[in-house]
Amino acid sequence: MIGLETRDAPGSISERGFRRRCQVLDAAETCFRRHGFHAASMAGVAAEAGMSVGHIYRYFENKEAVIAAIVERDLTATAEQFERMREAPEGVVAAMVYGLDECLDQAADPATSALFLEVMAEAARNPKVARMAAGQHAKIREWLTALFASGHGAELTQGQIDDVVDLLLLFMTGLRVRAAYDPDIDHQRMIRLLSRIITADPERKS
Amino acid sequence: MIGLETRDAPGSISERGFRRRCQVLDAAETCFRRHGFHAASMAGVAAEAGMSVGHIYRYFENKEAVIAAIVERDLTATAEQFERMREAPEGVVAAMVYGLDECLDQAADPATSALFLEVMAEAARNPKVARMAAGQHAKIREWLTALFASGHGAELTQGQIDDVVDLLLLFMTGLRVRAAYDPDIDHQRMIRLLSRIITADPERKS
DNA sequence: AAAACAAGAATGAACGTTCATTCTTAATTC
DNA sequence: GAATTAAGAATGAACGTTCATTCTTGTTTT
Repeated sequence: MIGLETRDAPGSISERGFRRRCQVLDAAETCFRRHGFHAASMAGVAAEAGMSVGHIYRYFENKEAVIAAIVERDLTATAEQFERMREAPEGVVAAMVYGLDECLDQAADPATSALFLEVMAEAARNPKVARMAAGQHAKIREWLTALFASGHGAELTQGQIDDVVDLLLLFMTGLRVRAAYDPDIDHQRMIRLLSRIITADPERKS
Repeated sequence: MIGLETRDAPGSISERGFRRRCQVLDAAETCFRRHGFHAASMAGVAAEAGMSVGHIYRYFENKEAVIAAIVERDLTATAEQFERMREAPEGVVAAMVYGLDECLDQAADPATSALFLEVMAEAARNPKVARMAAGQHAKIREWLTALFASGHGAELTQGQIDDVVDLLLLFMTGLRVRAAYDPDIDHQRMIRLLSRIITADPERKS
């Protein structure tokens, strides 16, 4: 067998170490999704990662550190998912629906949902995780607000924008929870509800 | 994973035994909220219940049975919470807001939220729990639909009613998740968003 | 006295974590 | 270029702890 791995120069940031770390995290994510943070065992994670138990401790101080890394990865991934709406086509409603369509795919995915719920359950009892979740929430909210403000211009008051953004966030979150027990969410229907939230203006004069 | 078979205690159903059972469940609920289903220990539950470890096994076959009982209790409690809207005052919107105001109190409560998320996380990986959650969901949805149909009469099509009900359910669920990391939810604001969902009719002719 | 109830020590399995050891491979020596 | 050295990568058995569960013993009730 030819060794494809190249040794790292001493002192440099280890490329191999980084990949090994990811390997552990990917395995942990799978195990955590399957059994939850606390029912999953380090032995199981090691088996999934295809390495020995003890070797995990070369890259993570303990199990809690692995969980923390997974939480961070999941939360930042969700925030980035929302920010990808930047590359949306013209028109606010279209942009929203287009971008949120992607988010919907992710939100309605049972596997994604399982990890999300695990993270939120952890947030409910771990103040540090709660603070991270709140940070992610604020980030997404800020970005959505800016998108709406730039799109609708002066048509909507700040209060109205805040309302729509809040409704959107609650909608997406609710969807993630529903995916946990209902894998057959009607995608087209959700898009319709989504656009309804965005377009419905309770104070318009028609 | 949790076995949901309900096992009746052998012999007669004693009043004292029933109270003891509740005592265990109340203690378990507290512990599960604090640590989650799998990180909570039977010793901790026993201490919280003010009884010995081994004695719990007189009323529950094992830890799984305790979890199953808590899951069932939580899910049915939520469904009953919604059904309490039956005693709402006249007028659909008022009835909705009035009834949902109560639900909101519950949904925005961090303690309630913690257990809810635990149950949902379990549903994401345990088909039996998922089926129970889906059943609760269907029950609430059915009831909300009937309430809307009787209130709005022929003003709304069935499709429009379905949309509003779905939005409502997703809203309430999203709120429960948010309570996990944000204990200071603006109640009045949520009421406003709620009534906006209910009243906004995208196809009305005014 | 019998039966049900209660408590907590005992038990074995499983867990997270550590560590002495072996592999692997780049670098060095001859 | 073969042999040797050096060092990090990787292993998995072993450790102490904690867990769910059972067993033994004592107490209360009928």
